[in-house]
Order: sequence, then C-alpha cells, then structure tokens
Amino acid sequence: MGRSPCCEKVHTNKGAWTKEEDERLVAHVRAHGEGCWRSLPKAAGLLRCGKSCRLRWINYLRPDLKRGNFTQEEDDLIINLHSLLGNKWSIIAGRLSGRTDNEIKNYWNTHIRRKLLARGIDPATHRPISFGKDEDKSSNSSCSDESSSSSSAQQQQQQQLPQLFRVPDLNLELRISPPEPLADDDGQMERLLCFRCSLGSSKECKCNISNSKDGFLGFATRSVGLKKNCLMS
DNA sequence: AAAGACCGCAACCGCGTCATT
DNA sequence: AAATGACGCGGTTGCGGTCTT
Repeated sequence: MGRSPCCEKVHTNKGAWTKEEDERLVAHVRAHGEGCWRSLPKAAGLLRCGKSCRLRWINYLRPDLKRGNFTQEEDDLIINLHSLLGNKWSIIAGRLSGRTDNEIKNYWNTHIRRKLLARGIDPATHRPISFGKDEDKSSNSSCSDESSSSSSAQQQQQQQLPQLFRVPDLNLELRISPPEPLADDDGQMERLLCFRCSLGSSKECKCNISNSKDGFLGFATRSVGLKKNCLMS
C-alpha cells in the first residue's frame, strides 16, 4: 500500500517555471505568507503541485536569498560543517544566511567535492584518500595501536595537507540526558540549548531560545540541556 | 562553424517524520 | 494505537549553456 500522491498529476505543469507563475506565487506568499503548500496552488491560481511551489519559493523566489558566487569564508564553513554533520544540507544551509540547502548541495557536488578530490581528500570522510579505506576497517579505534603506528608516508601526506584539511579525529559521540536546573552566578536560570535553533533551523522552531551568544555551531560553552520540542527531526 | 562532451543548476521524486483524526 | 495527511529533506535527473575538438 503506497502513499497517495501529493497532488493530482494530470492537471499540473512540470518543468521550468514561467515569469507569470513566479509572479503569481510571489504575490500569493506576500499576501498570505508561507505554509499550506498543498492548498496554495489552487488559491494562487497555479497549475502546480504544492511541493513544487514550496521548492520554487524556498530555492529561488524568497526575498532574502543571496545570489552569486560563494565566498572563501562560505567555502570553508561548508567544508567544516560537512565534516561534522555530513550531508545535512538543510542544517548547513541554516548556518549560511541567504543560502539554500539545494544551492549548497549543488555547490558541494559540483565544486567542493572536486576541489577536495583534487587535493587527495575523500569528500565523504574528509580524510586523505589513499589510506582512508584501510583505516576505516579499524576506525572508531583511534586509541588503538594500529592507528598510532601509521606509516611515515601517511604522516608525510598528512603534513602536506593545507591547514584547513587536517581534520582532527572528532569524537562526535553524543549523550542526551535530562537537563539539570542550571543557575547563573546572579541566580538566573541558564539558557537551554535548542538543537534546532543552534543548527540553523530556528525558523520552524517555537522555542524562543536565542543562540546569538553561543560559540561554534551555537553550542553553549557550559552544560547542554535539550528542550523536547526542539529536537531535530 | 558544427557536433559532441561536459558542467552547473533548477526541478522532480521518494521517503521519513510529525501532527492530526 | 493505527491510519492518514502534510511537510521537509536528500538523492537524482534533465535541460540549457559553455567548452573542446
């Protein structure tokens, strides 16, 4: 038993959007706001699937989009975030204002991937390619004897890498525990960390937790509490 | 100048997740 | 608790533009 289709395929346009369709969509979103994508096409007089409207708006028509080339800073940030998060494009996009997940995904696949490969870096693991496979067999054992006795050639290769790409062995083991009541020196409750907000999805989040003062990726420097509603989906 | 190869981007598709009934 | 609906995400595709021969 499969899913029912998101819209009637028969009477919907596909392919490139026309200027008129764009104008209709923009006018409707300006008047009524985002959301209710399923009913939007009919309300806006568009012969499009709701999903298609949403995608067009998010990736192309939104007024806050930044068009044009990626800067070196954006490049570096994408690489760093990807090394931590993997293909979580929407989360990565959340940390780059004005960029969409689709745009970053495309940019990664067309530019950054190639750039990393040319430098001998595996884009998936962010490790040098030549010994990545063998090392993977003994991965998660960074304290083992094997990993500490990598060959001098490998060490040399590591040393030749630009600073940016010498990715340390990251321990991303996450622990989730009930938040403790945290009090600041002045007796006020310490802010909790909202993962959704912190990773850039604050738009959908209703937690009202701001992360403006937090450090890298918005992680607080002290204990981390989780708010139930804000766990990433 | 023409044809084929390659590249980049917009759009589509299928699935997972969450909310609602 | 199960079924259903809607949204959002990531992978993939297809097309138009550019480059190479």
